[in-house]
Amino acid sequence: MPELPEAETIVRGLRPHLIGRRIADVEVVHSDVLRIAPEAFRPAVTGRAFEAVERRGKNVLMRLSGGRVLAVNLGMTGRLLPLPAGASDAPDATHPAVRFLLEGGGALVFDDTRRFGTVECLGSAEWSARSARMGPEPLARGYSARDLHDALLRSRSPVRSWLLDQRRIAGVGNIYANEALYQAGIDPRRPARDVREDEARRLHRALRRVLREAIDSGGTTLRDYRTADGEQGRYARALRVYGREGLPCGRCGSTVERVVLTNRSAFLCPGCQTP
DNA sequence: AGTGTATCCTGCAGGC
DNA sequence: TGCCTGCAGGATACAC
Repeated sequence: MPELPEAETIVRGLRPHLIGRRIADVEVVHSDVLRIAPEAFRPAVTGRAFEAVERRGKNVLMRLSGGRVLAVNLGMTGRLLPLPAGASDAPDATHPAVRFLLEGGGALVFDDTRRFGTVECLGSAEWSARSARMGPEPLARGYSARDLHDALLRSRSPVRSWLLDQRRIAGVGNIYANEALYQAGIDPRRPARDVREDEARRLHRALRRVLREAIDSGGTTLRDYRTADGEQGRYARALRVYGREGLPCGRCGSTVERVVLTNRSAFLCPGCQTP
């Protein structure tokens, strides 16, 4: 579910609710989202305050006092919902997995229908090591078309699959990979190393534009995703190929196709995306 | 270095 | 209405 724009939207929405607040206790409803036993997790976070809320790729990072990092991967259906003081549960919490109760009232609820998401408390060195294994941030100032092209040349995998690999580029998921390739006019099945320099420039521009516009729209809600304030993302209506199999391409009128690459759907316009 | 497959888990849409 | 299949914004581990 949540890709970079959704994680970014959640981070921005969470910040005002969390900065400076202290975790009083933790309620673990489904321990399978933690990677360690609840008995080990609880003391690692209780008593600590939220000092910063950040994003890396699709991950939401909450830096806690004492140097530890609360790292949340939202998986397909994960949500982070702030719960005001006095409320019994967040209105959108249909499948609460972990509740962080805050001193002075209120809570942060990790809600996850499918529980593919994870909630981990890591030391800063442990987090840094993990972050180092992830690819560059596509929206970083210094991330250039040249960087993208050089990295693409090192792989023969289909460019759509390449974009989903978090070790190669961070934060891109199936929706935005397909949308960016459509906007760049590149067939998702093309081997990454066959993408020419001019195409890499178009892909770089399309990727950054799609991600920025999706952030500006508060992300894409297909089903489960909600912002920290419980709102739906508005980017779904801007999608040009994702989920539009059988519908006409808005640019050339060809019928949008769905193909399967490494077990995941890819969507393309056969008229606009050259093989 | 690739791909295909399976796994974690729940819900929903569509066909019959 | 029920039952079945296939599909879903992710990530990982395995055999080939």
